[in-house]
Amino acid sequence: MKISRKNRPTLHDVAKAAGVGTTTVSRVINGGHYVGPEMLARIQSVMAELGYQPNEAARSLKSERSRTIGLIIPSITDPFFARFAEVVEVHARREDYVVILLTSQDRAQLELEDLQIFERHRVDGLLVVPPRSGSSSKALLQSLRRLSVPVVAFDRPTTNRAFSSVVSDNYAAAQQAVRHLMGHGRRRILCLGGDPNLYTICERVKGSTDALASAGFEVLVEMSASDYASAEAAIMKHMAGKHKLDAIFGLYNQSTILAYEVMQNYKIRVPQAVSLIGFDDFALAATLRPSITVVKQSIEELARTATQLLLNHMKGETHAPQQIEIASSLVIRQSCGCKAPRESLRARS
Amino acid sequence: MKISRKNRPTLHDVAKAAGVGTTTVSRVINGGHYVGPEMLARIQSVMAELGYQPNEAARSLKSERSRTIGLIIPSITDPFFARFAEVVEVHARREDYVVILLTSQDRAQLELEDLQIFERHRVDGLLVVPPRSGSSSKALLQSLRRLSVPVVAFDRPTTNRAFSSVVSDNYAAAQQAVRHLMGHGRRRILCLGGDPNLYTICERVKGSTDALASAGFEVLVEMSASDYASAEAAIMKHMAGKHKLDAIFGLYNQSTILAYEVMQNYKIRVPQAVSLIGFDDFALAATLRPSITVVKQSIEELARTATQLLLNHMKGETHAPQQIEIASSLVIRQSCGCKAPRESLRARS
DNA sequence: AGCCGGAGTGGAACCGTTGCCACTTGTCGG
DNA sequence: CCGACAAGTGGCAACGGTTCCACTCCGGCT
Repeated sequence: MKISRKNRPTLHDVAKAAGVGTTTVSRVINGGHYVGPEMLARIQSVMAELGYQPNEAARSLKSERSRTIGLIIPSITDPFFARFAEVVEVHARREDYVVILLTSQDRAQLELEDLQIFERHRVDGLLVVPPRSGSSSKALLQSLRRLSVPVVAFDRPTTNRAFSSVVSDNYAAAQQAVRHLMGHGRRRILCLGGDPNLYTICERVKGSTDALASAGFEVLVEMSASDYASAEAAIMKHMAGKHKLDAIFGLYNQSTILAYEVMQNYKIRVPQAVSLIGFDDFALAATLRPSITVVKQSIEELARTATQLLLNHMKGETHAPQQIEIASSLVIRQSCGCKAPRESLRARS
Repeated sequence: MKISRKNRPTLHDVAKAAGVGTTTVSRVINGGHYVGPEMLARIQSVMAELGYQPNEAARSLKSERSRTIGLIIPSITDPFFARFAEVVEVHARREDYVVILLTSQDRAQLELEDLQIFERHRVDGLLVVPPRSGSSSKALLQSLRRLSVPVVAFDRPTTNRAFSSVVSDNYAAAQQAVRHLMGHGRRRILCLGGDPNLYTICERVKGSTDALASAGFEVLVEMSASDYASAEAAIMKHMAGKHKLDAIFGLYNQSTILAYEVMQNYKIRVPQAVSLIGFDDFALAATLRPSITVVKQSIEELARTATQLLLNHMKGETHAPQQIEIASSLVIRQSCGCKAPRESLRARS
């Protein structure tokens, strides 16, 4: 009858076995303060012997802290967000927090469901990539407040800036990229973008526009180039006539790759005929020929900052919401027209 | 003084507000069985009104089920595992389970820590990618058993096959790939691999070897080609002398890309001089020129099967451990020597 | 010597939910 | 007409920790 009953030892078992009170054992679990050294050693050895592991559910219930951080990202297969999640996990774990990860697929509805799940699990803090601003963000903000738990937005600020956020310097980085293209003598620069409702995309468009405008040129913008056909159409539209485009700025990963494919298929020489810079580095950017010059966001720093800020809020150290921008950098490769730096020959994927 | 006290309503509050007993409210939360229709409606409306969300910690504590699945993968930035995690999450959520994801970086030590965390959180089931067999797997297996919770291994079986596993048909797929190369008249095929302690790699080597052997040829194998320099050395070693290699089979993602880079830098024509097939599809395999023929694992099916199997075990429907293999398929592109099928021109990244 | 405060310890009341048990009511077959 | 049984409902004791409180030492001050 004693078949596989998983009777895990409880704190009471440990206390009994060590001949002490439960309070003392509890103290040992939580750092051993106010416990004599010999007692501490005894209890620890008993815990090890029994293979005791505290029940987090019970701890959460009583202490009102779940030692859990909620993380909502649009997708885990996007390398950018994947790396973000990874770094967050490492830093959170260092402070004894576990990350519960949910994906929203950038749909406000799913994100609301995610928040309910987090509310049920009583997460102690929340790291969230807000969905596209086009969708009903009213409900989202309300739900975030309802949770009454520290929140840090990542990659995009919440619409009302009521919460802290950690984002890239999209505007400045786009400016820098466009100026670099202008430095190569390019004038007719096409900004090829995706969803115009995305904060990041908008900032990048603004930066590009302003950079061109301050030099006295006009900007070309084409949004919604998120599949091959529309990218092809968008680019070809500006390849006709006498004022052909002479550079493309891919406003995000996907559009950069699509632009590259289009050029390849139309045998348009890069960078001779058309220069190319992309926003966001990607796995094979250095392997393609020509290798692709990109704006590289410092994901590690973004993630580290966001996690740290959240932890600070959770400790109650910081109260006022902060908007933090992290600098990106231009990684020069071949597609912009620069000579290929040596490193790109052996860049790792 | 009433500043920001987060007094979330409890089940008792709901019961009081609805003028019913706690038991009835509890029943409503858990599906509403044995509750009259008008009472059900009343309680539901009260719950909505108060914005009640049950406290999972309390539920877990009492019911001994955390509605939580533990997931351990080597890395979340590896597209293969990322996609796996995504599909698992979707299926788990459908059954009201939340996934707690931890990464092991393929280090046995970290994986043991991960298991402790899961033990504390009393996960109801475990999906795990076992670390390389070189490391101390004894301790791992023991820890897995200690958890006394259903376990399904993914991508690689546990060494003793005591737990269920869901893996790709590495052996057969490698055979198929090598036969395809032989079909193009290739005889001197180099299998370029990574860690020889990895189950998947070993199976692929075996499949390749057997395919060649049964046709009367010899296999060339080079392991540990996980950075550019060693891949270069390994390949060049077989490009000297009169018996030059005429095909490369990249045993995993990284080695395929490295092989590609080496050939590119040495101006070796693919597929004319050397054919190339890679194990595992990757983002830009269709975009590179030549596009790369690969063995594509069916991640979705792998993940779906693994999750389903785990859920079955958790429901107690299946007890005996099962070893399941999922078929992979060969995606023909240019690098093997076949004519480029039309699709590759507009393949999405 | 008497007092005070802090370190070290244990007792016991919760935290919010579930599940066992008890109870009422209505229906139905014998 | 009565017992059995099912549906619908509520009371209450857990689950395994944490934390408040009380209590005992003991060393250092006044």
